[in-house]
Formats: sequence, C-alpha cells, structure tokens
Amino acid sequence: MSGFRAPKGTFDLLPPRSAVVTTVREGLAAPVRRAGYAYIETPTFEDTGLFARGVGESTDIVSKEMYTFTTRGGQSVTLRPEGTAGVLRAVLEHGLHRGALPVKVWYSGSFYRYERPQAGRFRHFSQVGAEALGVEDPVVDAELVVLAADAYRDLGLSEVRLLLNSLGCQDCRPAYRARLQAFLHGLDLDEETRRRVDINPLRVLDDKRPEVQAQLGDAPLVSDALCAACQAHHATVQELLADASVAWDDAPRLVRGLDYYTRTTFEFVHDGLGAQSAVGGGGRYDGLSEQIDGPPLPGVGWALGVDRTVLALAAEGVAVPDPHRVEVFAIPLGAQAERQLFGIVTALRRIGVAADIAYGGRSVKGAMKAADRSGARYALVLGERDLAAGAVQLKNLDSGQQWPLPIEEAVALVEAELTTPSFSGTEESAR
RNA sequence: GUGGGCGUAGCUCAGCUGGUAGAGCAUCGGGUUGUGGUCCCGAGGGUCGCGGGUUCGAGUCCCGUCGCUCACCCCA
Repeated sequence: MSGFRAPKGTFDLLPPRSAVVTTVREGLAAPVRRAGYAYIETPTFEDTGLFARGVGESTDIVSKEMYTFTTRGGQSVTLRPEGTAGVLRAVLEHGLHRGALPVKVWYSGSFYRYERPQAGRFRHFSQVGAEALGVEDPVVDAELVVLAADAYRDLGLSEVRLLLNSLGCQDCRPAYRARLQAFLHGLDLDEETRRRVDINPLRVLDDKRPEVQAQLGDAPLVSDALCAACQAHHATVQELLADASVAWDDAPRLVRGLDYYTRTTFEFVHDGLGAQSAVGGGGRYDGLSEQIDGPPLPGVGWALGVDRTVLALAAEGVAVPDPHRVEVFAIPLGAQAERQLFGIVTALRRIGVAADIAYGGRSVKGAMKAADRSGARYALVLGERDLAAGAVQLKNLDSGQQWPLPIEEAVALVEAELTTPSFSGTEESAR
C-alpha cells in the first residue's frame, strides 16, 4: 500500500460490495420515483449559516459535528450534514414553491458529520432522501412513510420497525415545552444535559442513558399535549398507514436530533446494526422555511441511510443480486482471433449484450477461469482451427456443451440464443 | 471529547517460557498440442503499523506514537 490512507471515518467502496450499494441506492429510491417525485441535486457544501439556522444551533450536529471551513474569499462554508436544508434552500432560491404544489423531489448523495466512527456511523456517509413541500395535508406524511416502508420491504428486509410520534406545532408545543422543562428541572442530571433542558428540552426525552431514562417515567408526553388540529393530523396519518398495512410502534419519546421537526416524526430502526439502530428517519418541518428567511412553506421528508441499509441486509442474510454481470465472455487464442473477437464483442455491446473478453494472450485455462468468474452464461472461443473453418465456438458454461457458429452470423446468433435458448445442451458437442 | 479491544502475505489468521517468518483462501502457472467450476503440483507476494528501549538475539518483553475497531454521547 502507499503511504496514503482513506481519511478517518471514510471508506472505499470496492467490488463486489459496491454492486450491493448501487442496488440498495436504486432500491431505496424506486418507490418515490414511482410516486411522482423528481430528482434534485444540490451542492455538497453550503453557507454555514444555512445549517446553523436550518438544522438548529442547539443540535449536536451544529455544535460539534460540522465540517466547516473558510473559502479563499473569506466565506464560511460547511459540508452538508443532512439534505433537507439544502433542498429547501434550492427550492426557495429558484421559486419552485411559486409553481405547482407540492414540490416533490428526491435525492441521493454523500453527507458529512465530524464524529467518532463506529459500526454503521461514518464521517462520510450516503443517504437517499425525499421531500414534499407546500402541502399540509397529512396524506403526504403518510405517503412518504409508506414509500419508505415499501422500499425496505422491496429490498427484502423484514425486520425493520417503524417508530411514530407527533411533536405538535407552534400552537401547542410552547405550553408543553414549558411543562416539560419544569419537570426536567427537578431531576438529577449532569451539566450538559441541564443545559440541554434550557435549549431543547424535548431532546432530553430521547436520551438513551439508563440513568436518565430511569428518571423520565413520569415525564409529560407530547402526545397528551397536542392541540385539536395536531391530534386530527396525527390520527389521519395513523389511519392511512393502517389502511396501507404499514405497522408502527407509537414512540411518544421519539424526538430526533434536528430542531426543525413539527407534528409527524418517525424513525425506521433495525436491531442488526450494532449500537446504531436507525436506518432511516424523517418528519414534518412546517416552520423550517421561515427559519431560513423563506415564506411559510410546510414540508415533510425523510432520509434513508444507504450504508446502514446495507448492514441491515447483511444482518438478515438477504442476498442482493448483481444485475451488472456480463452474459458473454470471449476467449481468443492468438492475435488474429483476438482481433476477430474484439469486433464481435464490440458489436454485441452495441446491441445491448453485456460482454467481456480475456486480454493479453493468457492461457486457455486461465481465460476459461476468468470466463467462469465473470458470471457469463456463455463463452465464445476462437482459435486457429476455428478461423480456418470460419466458425466461432459458443460454449454454454452451465452445461459445458459447445457449438460452432459461422463467424459472420455470430453476433445475431448469440443475441438470439440469449433471448430464446435453442442449444439445449443435449446435443453432442461439435468440437 | 471519553473508555475497551486489535495491528504478522491481497483477505482471514497461527506463531508456546524471546532463538533463521507460517497456514488456509485468493492470484498466476503447470498437470490436459485449444476449454472453467472438483482434484493434484508449483510459483510470486512480508520494512511482523512506526519509533525507541531491554537483550548475544525481539513478531514475542517495556515505553511512546500512529492507525483500525467497538462502545458512550448523538445520529443515517
């Protein structure tokens, strides 16, 4: 190895695992693409202020996990720690919210948080996200939750659980917050947590330390403090999820780490990842637009962790097929044959047949091994004798049977064979 | 930021109370004048993370350092 290594908390995505990741990305995005969400791409870094105000000053993300640096021009920018703030900024900047509502978009990309890495947690990670802006209708909340649940199910995961909660709105949250603060002030908490009580008391509920949880038994719950409108909203979301046969657990303590959530919040968890259990999560963020100087613009969204979904699949032992293997592998014996087969392989590729070829005059045995490893169903073998006979050998790698094909018709015959196999493998090999 | 575990071949690891660096898998080649998946044979591949110390002698013991990893906090 060279002296350089991948930076702490990052990892290289290498074959064959990279094929799994590609498939997972596509799988996580497939349901939203079928539901009218359009692709959006925003910069990997943004003005630091966007995250400070959008994600929230009181969050751990902003207070200690941001990759922030100053540009040559003196501007402070930050590698995005999450996707919603950038998407909302782009929508507002370009006035998409002045057009047809809701604005429904999805994205896929890399995100960055300066944390100590551990199982399932990296400084550079990958997620697929979706946002629906401009509609307060609880149907959108339910739609997104259902689409995420479908994504996990379609990938073959059966042990993902959905946690659901409502955090209330600007009308009912302040009173609840005050009650909660009063309760929390009476507890025996460490200094950092006491500070959190003052800044963002709801997040104390989400503390997973047993000594903290033990004291929270009598804590007032948001679910008991919701106003009529929030209660109705939450009830509708629940009815729609039930109608869609999506199961959930009520999680009255679920708060999540970002400040902007209102009303519906949810998290998808999996127990096979080590200490990190969330594979995806999201919620409604009706006040976020105003926080970044935009007009009132309700929104809901989620982000699903690609790396963690891969871990979940591994934990459940779900095999992910690699759709990108080749179908035909060419084995040339000699320079003349190599030239001929290169032409045939190129022609096959141009008509959409995935094909590969052995290079550099390696031994037939070695080339056959390469063909075997490639996953191809067929090998094309061409040597001196075949050239003299004007034929190329088509070998079925499953049955081991082999037939000569006229070189000029090889491309068309191979294509036909792939769609409707006619060489059954019961004929005699024609070597 | 705090704590535990681990650094030996591309990968997974063995290496005893200090005494000439090993295995399996993988790779490449041969066994078969032009045929893979099984089998047999062979080959290449290592500053034992790095630096210092103890010793006649350190992969092994001691100190430091870097890296990886798991966990806490928090989150995807």
